[in-house]
Amino acid sequence: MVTIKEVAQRAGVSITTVSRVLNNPGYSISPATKERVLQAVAELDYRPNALARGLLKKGISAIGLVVPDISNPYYPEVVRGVEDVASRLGYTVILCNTDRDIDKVRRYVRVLLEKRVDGIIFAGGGIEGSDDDFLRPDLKVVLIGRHGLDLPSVQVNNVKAAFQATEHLIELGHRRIAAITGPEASTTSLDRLMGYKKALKEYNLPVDGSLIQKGNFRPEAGYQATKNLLSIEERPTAIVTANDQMALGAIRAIREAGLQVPGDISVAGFDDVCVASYFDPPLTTVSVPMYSMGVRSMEMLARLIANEKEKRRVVLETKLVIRQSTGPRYRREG
Amino acid sequence: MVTIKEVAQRAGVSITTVSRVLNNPGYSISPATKERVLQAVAELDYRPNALARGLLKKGISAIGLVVPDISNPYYPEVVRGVEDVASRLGYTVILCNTDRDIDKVRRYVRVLLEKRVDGIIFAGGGIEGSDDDFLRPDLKVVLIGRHGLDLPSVQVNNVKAAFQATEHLIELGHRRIAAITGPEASTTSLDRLMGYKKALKEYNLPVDGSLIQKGNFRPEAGYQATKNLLSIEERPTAIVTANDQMALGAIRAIREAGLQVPGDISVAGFDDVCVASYFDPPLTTVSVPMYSMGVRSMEMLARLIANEKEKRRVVLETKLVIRQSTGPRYRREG
DNA sequence: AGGTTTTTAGAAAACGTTTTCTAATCGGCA
DNA sequence: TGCCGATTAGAAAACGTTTTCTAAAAACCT
Repeated sequence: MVTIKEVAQRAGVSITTVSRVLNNPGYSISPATKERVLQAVAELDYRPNALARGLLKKGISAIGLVVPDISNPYYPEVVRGVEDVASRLGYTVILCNTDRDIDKVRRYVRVLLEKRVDGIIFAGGGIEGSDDDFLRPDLKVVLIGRHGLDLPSVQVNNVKAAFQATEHLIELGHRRIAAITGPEASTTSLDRLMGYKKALKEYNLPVDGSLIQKGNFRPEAGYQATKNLLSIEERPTAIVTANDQMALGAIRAIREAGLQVPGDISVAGFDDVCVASYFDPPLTTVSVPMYSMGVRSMEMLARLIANEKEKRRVVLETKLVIRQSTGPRYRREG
Repeated sequence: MVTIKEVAQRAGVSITTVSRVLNNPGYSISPATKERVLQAVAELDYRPNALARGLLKKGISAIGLVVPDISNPYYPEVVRGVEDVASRLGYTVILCNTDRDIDKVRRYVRVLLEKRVDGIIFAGGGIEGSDDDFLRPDLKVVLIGRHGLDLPSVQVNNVKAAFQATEHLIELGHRRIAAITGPEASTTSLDRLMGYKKALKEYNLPVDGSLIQKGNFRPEAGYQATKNLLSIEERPTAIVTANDQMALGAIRAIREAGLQVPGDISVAGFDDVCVASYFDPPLTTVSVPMYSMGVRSMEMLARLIANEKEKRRVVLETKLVIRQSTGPRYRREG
């Protein structure tokens, strides 16, 4: 790789001058030398070494983006939002998948810190236990979603959202409404479960433990959980799942049992992934602004890095999208 | 941030010694000083500056991963494969979304080069026009998919795969088989189209331009393209789409027209995204080993970086997965 | 006891920039 | 002509490491 020294030599100037031509628009340079330098830069195809610059300036204009698993359809949208803004602002995004494994989190944080990223965005929980690495004041952090820590964050009111989804089902006349959750470590899933319970209580419906099935955000889990639900004596007439993938699995299980959606059982999902409206039937779900969450979190982080004052928390709106996977109880008779 | 100098001071040794304790397991150090150094490191929570090290060693153990769009469901799996291997090998992954925009590609390559990544993995085309940045011998590059350039690559035989999918439909008795393509810039889509045509020719069926609809990998495109197809005089009895999302859209359009899948029209997808088997009907599609492609490409890149000799090209196997979205022509009568 | 090797430690150079400080040149003005 | 401020350019320090080279101390041998 060609260095600034070689450029200087070729142009017959000092490295100082080269540096100034390249990134000190304020400094006055004679047109002649400027021209010579630019020519040398072009001829040698010189690429300034960002490491050297970063060493001096502290920070290399990079941020870390930590997610549980990029192949979970929830995250790509978020990541894209972050990356779009980062790129626009001149930052580079280092992607890390943790699988919610605390050791992986620790390892990644260590690496990111060593690489002197300017900040870190954590999406999708699992960082509570990882020491106080996040509390060091020199490290800029933004959280996506709710975590145990008091740090700037971009959230969605999952409790309220799940409340609305459940309420929607109650208003359709359903009384036995089941829930299929995500992994226990997911605060998102926890909040959604809480909203579900809250709605039941609000409407004086019993919270029946056997109607709450543990899942893991994958379609298979929705499928299996629903099979369990169908086998209990008085089966539910509606199911809320903690994400859209599991809703798909649920629908599959219901149909395999010879029942219809929403005729026999209504199913509501969560997230509104891009194909949700193309499912059959089109999925009633809660739309979560994933892309915007990415965008906002990166914007916050940038302000944090610039030491501008920044509000601690942003809560974005969700929206219940009623499609055709939910319908009135006993629609067939109706 | 605390530096090695401060650690040395606190431990009462030279920085050389600190450096050696930390990363020169071969060098012999007296247990006493070693202990003192380690203690100082722990007390000060010292994090070596990877930029400084990278400046010296050239390269910061990072690679660039360039994809068209992470929110296209094809890529998260690939990215995950790359990241898993990268992480295991001590590399960090910088993610870039180009939207197949040549200017963005150029900008990203420039940034990656300046940041002195050890190598770059390009997924999903669109780099043909971007000068000869990829040909500089000091830059290690691995391509995922077919590109115009002769560089090490991980591929899948899309021509053959599409041939098989089309052949499958032909064997089911279909004669008017439509194709819905991806964006024109996608060589993947181009190859799939070629395989489709090849199969038709092989079986002496005419290649009818009106049966080839242009799409863009999104469900809406599949939907719209299929509406077009349904409106032509002698409509097709089967459709191959360039990816699974568009197949979903196609199925939607078919049903809206009051027709059945596969009863009236068979639909075959491409990729086998994780929810494909949960669609209704479960989607016949060509399974593409996306995760493995990520894994293999990163493994290749690592060997390239280590200057080990490496074969220029790896072709992974696809597999036609026959589910229930395809069936014999005129099954209803059959 | 004296020389030789081995062990342990430090000084200083190097990596490629940016930036501060200093210096030379030039133009303008009295 | 001589002086002053403005313009233009360079030398050198700094960023935080790793590594080479050198040297002191310790251990080993005869």
